[in-house]
Amino acid sequence: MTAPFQPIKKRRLSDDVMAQIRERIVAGELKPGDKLPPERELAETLQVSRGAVREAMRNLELRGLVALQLGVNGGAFIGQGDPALIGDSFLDLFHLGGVSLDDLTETRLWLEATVVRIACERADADDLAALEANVDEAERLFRAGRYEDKIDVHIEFHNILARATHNPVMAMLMGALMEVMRDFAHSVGGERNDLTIRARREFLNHLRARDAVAAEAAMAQHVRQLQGRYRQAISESVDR
Amino acid sequence: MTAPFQPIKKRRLSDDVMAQIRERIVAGELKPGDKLPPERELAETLQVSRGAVREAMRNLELRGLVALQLGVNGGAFIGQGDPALIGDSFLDLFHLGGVSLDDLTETRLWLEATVVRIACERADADDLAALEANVDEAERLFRAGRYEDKIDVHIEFHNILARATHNPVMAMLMGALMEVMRDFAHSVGGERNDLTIRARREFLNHLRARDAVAAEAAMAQHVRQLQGRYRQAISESVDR
DNA sequence: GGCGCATAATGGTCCGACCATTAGATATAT
DNA sequence: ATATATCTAATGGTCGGACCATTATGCGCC
Repeated sequence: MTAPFQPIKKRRLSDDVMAQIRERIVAGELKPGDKLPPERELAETLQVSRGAVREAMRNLELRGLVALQLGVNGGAFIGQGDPALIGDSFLDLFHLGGVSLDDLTETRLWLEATVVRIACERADADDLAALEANVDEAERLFRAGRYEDKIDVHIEFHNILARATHNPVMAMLMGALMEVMRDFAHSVGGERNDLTIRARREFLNHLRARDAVAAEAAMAQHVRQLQGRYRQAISESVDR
Repeated sequence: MTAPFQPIKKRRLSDDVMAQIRERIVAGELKPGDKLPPERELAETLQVSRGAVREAMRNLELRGLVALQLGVNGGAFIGQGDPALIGDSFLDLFHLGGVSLDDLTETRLWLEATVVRIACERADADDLAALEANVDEAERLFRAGRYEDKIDVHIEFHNILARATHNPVMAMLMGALMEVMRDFAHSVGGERNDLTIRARREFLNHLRARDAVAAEAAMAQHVRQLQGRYRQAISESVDR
């Protein structure tokens, strides 16, 4: 029940400073846009060196909690957070071998099914227009032979679709997964055909008709097809 | 087509150092467990001050890419990444007001539906045993009046269930969302009843019967019930 | 052999100085 | 009077060197 001997915690000073500022934010004392005292002043207040304060600031900046600005009237301002960090974390895990592409793709398919279903209910005219514009852009890049750029546009399609759920959290999750897919797709190279574009046109027809079942099936089939291509690329790179 | 005037990029040295090490990791030159040169040596090699190298190391450590160890034979070792960072990012966004509890709960319900469906297919005896043990533990804490500790056990139930999909990525996503729920639940305070426990017993019956539809419905109903309680807590805290 | 101490390598912290950037004040020119 | 250029000061960014804290290893003594 009791934990008799707690291992002595030897926090680093900078972690301590970071925690203090974090507490202020959580407690609501500091709100986005507020300005923190200058490093030199904070160092004196907290009785630590400026280096320790600076280290804390940089760490907070990395997490998107504060934004550091240079020059007079510069300083550390409470930020808005950065949704992209979630994708970065996944990318790191992927690169370090912590997650496999198969697991990633499976989860993505599950999420995508939900996204398609909800988007069928909630997508408005703006969403549909954005999706069509995206496919048009992809076709333009395809005709121009810019296959690498086409990848990013295709990735963005999924993000637009996720935003069509009008739920920012779902959009973030999908965005995070797609960051890994983007990285991988670029490492494999852009497809030199218009299969995706044709699949997208068909998918959009189903979406416009609010036919969730058909849209979901079309999307799943195409993603699985791509996965096959990726698996092949992986096995080839292993052979090397 | 062309971008005539690129805004001059003024990277910080530490960011540059961090990027270099990151590249090595992505390129596969550095693998988990490898040891990086000491700070002093790296500083000389890269022709920057030790402070800059240190800053980069701390940032990499924060992202779970390296682990810093003290003492002789210590140093910076390539790490495994840290799945908990995803949850931290969400928590930060939540605290900064970037995401609302409603959006979070909605996405969680969507994910949970998928999790339940897949868990019904894939959960093995170990998973079921872990889930039952979790509910037993919750009941024990409830009888002991330890309502705050009960929260964490209830949260863990969802994580165990997500792991029963046997897809680590889905488990990470659910874990990230549940971190925010945990934080919020603690700020509201532990429920002083056994509604959740009874709902869990019923849910487990459906799960054991592999009845995805019934299990999903039971889970959704209970989560929605909790959401009502949370909404009430929010409005009360606004009144204050 | 076993215990304890010294040693050295490494990250962690501190200090003080200076550089780079920037908004605003001031001076100068038109 | 307006516009332009310059100076000034505040702030983050970098540096070098010193010292502290931690820890595996080896050495010496028992």
